[in-house]
Amino acid sequence: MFSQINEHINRCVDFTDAEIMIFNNLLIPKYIPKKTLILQEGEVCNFEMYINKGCIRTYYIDPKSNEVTLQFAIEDWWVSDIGSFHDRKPSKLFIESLEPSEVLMLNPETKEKLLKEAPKFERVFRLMIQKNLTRLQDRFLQTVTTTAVEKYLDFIERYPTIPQRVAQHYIASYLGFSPEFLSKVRTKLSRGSVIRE
Amino acid sequence: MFSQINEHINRCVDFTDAEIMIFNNLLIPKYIPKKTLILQEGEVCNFEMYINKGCIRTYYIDPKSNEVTLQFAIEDWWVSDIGSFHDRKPSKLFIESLEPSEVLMLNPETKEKLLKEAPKFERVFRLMIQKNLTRLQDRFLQTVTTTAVEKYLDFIERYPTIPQRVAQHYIASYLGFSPEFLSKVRTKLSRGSVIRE
DNA sequence: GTCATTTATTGAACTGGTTCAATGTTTAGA
DNA sequence: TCTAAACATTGAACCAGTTCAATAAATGAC
Repeated sequence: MFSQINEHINRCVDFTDAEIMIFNNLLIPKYIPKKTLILQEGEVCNFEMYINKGCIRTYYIDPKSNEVTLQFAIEDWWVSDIGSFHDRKPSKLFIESLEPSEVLMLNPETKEKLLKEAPKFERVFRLMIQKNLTRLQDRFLQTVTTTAVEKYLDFIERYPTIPQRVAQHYIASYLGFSPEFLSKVRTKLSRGSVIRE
Repeated sequence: MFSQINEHINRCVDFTDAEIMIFNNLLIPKYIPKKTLILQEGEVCNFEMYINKGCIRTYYIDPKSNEVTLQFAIEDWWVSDIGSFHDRKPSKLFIESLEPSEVLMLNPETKEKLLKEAPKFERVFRLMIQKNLTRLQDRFLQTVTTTAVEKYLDFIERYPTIPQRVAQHYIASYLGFSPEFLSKVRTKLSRGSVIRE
């Protein structure tokens, strides 16, 4: 149950067996059925969730009811609304499972305890957020500089397993355009790559 | 010279005088003239820069020569390419001063030394990046869900001093549309708010 | 296995923002 | 104080992506 996450955190910082033990004892395992709403807009997010198995989606709904997918999280990823979690303020985001999922959770109390008893974890979380930040930066720049075709091609290259696991309109909402247009992009691409004789 | 930055870091974590001393001794003050290129695409970023005075812009130029402004940093902000700085890999970004600026810098060595001698700073940097991440998240969501008018109005409300300090086309490149269109947005807004008689 | 629901495709009309080019305005420097 | 360069405005033609509506295909619940 903990082997995957232990390997995950050991990739960037070296921990002693004692530290790992403290960590594992604080993690709360949970099973989440398919299509379950885990966090609603307006609620304070009280978890950081590591995914052992499954697929979880974070999204935002704007005042005009446009839905934007912020993240697809699969095996070996973390999900949370880090801002809401840390500042104890209401989230703007929704989080839901797209597949039945097995997760390991920290809540504000256990995370604080962890950082107190094993301060080296401070570094793990900094590195994690740092990676998130640079990825989001790239995504932001891509969003304003590229076309729908380029975005879609980059997505399937970067996350080749996701299109097989989630409905297409979720991908459109991740890439920032309408499901109809994604469909058109896809037919255009497949037409273009057909070999004529 | 250090009063501003000391107050800045003390806002989120409590430090002893000894820790502050270590910190201040590691900071490298620097004066940067107006319109100076501080980092070029392809270079490894070797600084984290706190601005005591001035204005510095981070931007990206995509393969089609579109320029996107990622950040305007003014007094009491940090500038860096955190991904490049941390992983010692070439940056995709440019950083330049828009005004003559006075900054305090850390480089990879002094930052490492700081974290070793005063590990509580790990927390400061995590909080800083966390704040950055949530802000970028908001900005990303805004980018895909709002119109140019809404983006512009939000910008002048959020950063009321910036429009007085930087050229308008930089603001357009921050908001993700063309300078011509920003001009049209502005005239439309001013027309709309004129009181007729 | 069937029916209801969700998801994907396609087309036509439309719109927010771009591009290009021309003109006007501000700024800085000798 | 004059001039050159950078910046801002405006208009016309254009285009990438949206919206709406209709149809087709896939999925899942019983």
